[in-house]
Amino acid sequence: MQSSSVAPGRSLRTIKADAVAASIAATALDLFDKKGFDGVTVDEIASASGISRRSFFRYFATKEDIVVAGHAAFGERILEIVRARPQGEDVWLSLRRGYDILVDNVDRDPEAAARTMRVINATASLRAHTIEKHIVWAVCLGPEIAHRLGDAPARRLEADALIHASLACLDVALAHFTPGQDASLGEKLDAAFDALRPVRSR
Amino acid sequence: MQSSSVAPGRSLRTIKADAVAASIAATALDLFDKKGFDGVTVDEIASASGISRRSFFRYFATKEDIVVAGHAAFGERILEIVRARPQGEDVWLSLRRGYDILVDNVDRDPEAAARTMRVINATASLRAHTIEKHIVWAVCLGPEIAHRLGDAPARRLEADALIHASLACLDVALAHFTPGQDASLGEKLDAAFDALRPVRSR
DNA sequence: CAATTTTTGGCACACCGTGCCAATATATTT
DNA sequence: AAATATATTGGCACGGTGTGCCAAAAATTG
Repeated sequence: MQSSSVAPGRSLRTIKADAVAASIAATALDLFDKKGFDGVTVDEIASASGISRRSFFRYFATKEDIVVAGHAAFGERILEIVRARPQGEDVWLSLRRGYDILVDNVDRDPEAAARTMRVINATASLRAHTIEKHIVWAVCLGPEIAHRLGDAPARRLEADALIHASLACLDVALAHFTPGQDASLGEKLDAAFDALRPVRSR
Repeated sequence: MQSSSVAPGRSLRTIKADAVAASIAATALDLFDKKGFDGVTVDEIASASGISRRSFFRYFATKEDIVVAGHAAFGERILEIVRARPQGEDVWLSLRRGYDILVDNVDRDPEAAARTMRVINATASLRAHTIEKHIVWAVCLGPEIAHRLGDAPARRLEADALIHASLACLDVALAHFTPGQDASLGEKLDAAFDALRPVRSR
């Protein structure tokens, strides 16, 4: 297998599978927004997407994953951005810049993002799972931030505190965000970050 | 009904029910610690506790609630403590003092607390539910902290950022805590709070 | 076209959580 | 103490999620 000479990152099949998953997610999100997350069964989503129930669970491990799965990939991208920041920079600012990629993503399609946030905020289990994904990001960021703080073992707790607090700021900014509003998500995020300001920079 | 003249807060039956719930929780926690949260079914817990499956769900709405339900009550108590702090005090410090009640609770029985933390940290859904409960605390604390910040509507986001960041510090301190260790939970929590220090005090 | 591999769909199953109702235990009244 | 009311329990059936297993269909390859 894998006889094709060119394998540019994603294989051909993976691309197709991702497209199908995206399509399922789109129709599911519409249903969630209309009838509430708990008011929609997997059978409903499957038949509305033209696939069987069994096949649905091959694209998404969980019903929650429809909403949350996309988040997982961002962890790596945030880490990349933070890695690219100058070494001496204030860690708090580096983290803030890392989240720019999320801000851009929301700004690219504010209505869709708002709909997703609406669904998430209306369902307790989804809020929890969102934060759970953020914890995965925190684990990703851990070593890099600890390194920037000097790598002393005593600094591990400090690094974790900064990371998790920055994620708390992100969650708060997202919760306070609605698309056609006065302030953009970026500004809200800035305001949250300004409220907390760590003392040390390196 | 309720003919008894003295009704000291909790009715007599409620006390009994709470005791039964505590007993169920104790046996369940033992099982969780041994076989993992997902490796124990509700039927197992019920029969080990000498009750029927149906009755179990009258004491706990969810299997997760065995581990998490106790947390809910702390929200009110934390709020009480924060309310009792002097009005001009640095909000960051007020929040820190609010969590003293949790520190005390852990210090009272570090082994039990450690076991609970072990079970929680080993199970994704439990981590998520723990955070869910913390969000409830945040909602409790919201008005009081906003009030201390001056009640201007613009300060709502700032208040939420402080609250959620402080909860992030709590989570980090708990995650870094193991009973027979060098530093107590209180010291870990202090370290986390010191890493983040908000600029304004009122 | 034929052969292989992947994808799909259809069961059956274990588990969680809930509504309903009859049986049992507990408390209250006479 | 007997009778009545009330609360608790247990059993049953049901809808929902998620998974293992295997055969049918579809796509890929020679």
